[in-house]
Amino acid sequence: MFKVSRKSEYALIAVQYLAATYGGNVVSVTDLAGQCHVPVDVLAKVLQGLKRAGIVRAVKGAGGGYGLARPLAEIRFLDVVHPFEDTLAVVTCQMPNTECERSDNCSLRDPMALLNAYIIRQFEALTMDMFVAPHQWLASATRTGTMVETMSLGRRMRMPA
Amino acid sequence: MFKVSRKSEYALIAVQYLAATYGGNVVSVTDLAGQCHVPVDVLAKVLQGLKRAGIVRAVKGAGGGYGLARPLAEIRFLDVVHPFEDTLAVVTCQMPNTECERSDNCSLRDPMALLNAYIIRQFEALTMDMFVAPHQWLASATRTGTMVETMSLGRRMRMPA
DNA sequence: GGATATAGGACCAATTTGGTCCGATAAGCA
DNA sequence: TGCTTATCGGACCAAATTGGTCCTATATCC
Ligand code: SF4
Ligand code: SF4
Repeated sequence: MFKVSRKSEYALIAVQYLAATYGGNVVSVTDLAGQCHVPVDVLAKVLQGLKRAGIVRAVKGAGGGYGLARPLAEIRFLDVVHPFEDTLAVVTCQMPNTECERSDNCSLRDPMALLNAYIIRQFEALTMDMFVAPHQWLASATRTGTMVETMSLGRRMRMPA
Repeated sequence: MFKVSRKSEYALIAVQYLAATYGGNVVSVTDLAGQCHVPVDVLAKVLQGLKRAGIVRAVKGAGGGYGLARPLAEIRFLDVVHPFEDTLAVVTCQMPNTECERSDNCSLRDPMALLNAYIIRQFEALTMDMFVAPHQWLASATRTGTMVETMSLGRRMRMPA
């Protein structure tokens, strides 16, 4: 497949729609599901995942709901996707607690590890503000013709513990 | 999942083991399967796929088998994996003939396209010689500490039509 | 003509995924 | 206190995908 799971997509969408709620009021799952056309029950699970990952905060009880826990620029693409991907390993031997019987005599393995690290690095460099409000940097990226390279820059940022 | 399919892994392994056979004699599926510990029937299918992609050549009849169609340096990582991945799109809207009902009003979409192109670009830049005989460049990559960046360089090469 | 080996489709079993449901907990409010 | 709202989190089910098997052509060599 080499595609991110559907829950991950929903998570990205959720963050997009929650963009306005940082520091402000929270929005209930039912409302959010209505806005972004995602099945409520699934979105509920997704938001629970994001909550556990510390990306959104949850307020229980009447008038409660979910809101972003920190500004978009401090939420990495990787963080949003990670809770819903059991593995981000390109090949099996890169998965935790997994050995393939060829591991000893396999020249592919080390380069694979690099490639894997590379993709993860990329996912870390991208922050959600690039996805939610991409218009500024996207324009310049397209203009230069080196769209891809520009994307890879992913400006440095500090992450909370 | 965000992992390459098992058939793709087998394809990579097959290329690794066929590395010696460019221009030389071919090897039968049964023999190859014995060497690299892959179920014969599956490997057969995988090699058929690689054949169709023009990566290996096939010789039918007695004494026949498979061999590489061109040198390792002219086989891109993408080419090996492509026949077995129905999609290399990170999100659904990047798949061919697929529209998501949010496409019109989705700020994620364009950045996603960039990310997607970026990964594919990467898969194109990597050639199989980097995986089969990685010792030279891997050493220097590790030494500099910027393993990832080095990986991304992926030297330029000319591809047959 | 017989042996060998690829070509390719049909088919099945196991896993993974996407999605549903229901009870428990916690907070607000009258 | 009791009612309502809304998150929490597990159990569960159905569909899709994947990994793997098998069986019948077809081509080539001896
Ligand atoms: S060790 Fe080699 S054959 Fe085994 S999973 Fe890793 S890359 Fe593939
Ligand atoms: S259009 Fe937006 S919501 Fe739809 S698949 Fe693409 S990125 Fe996801």
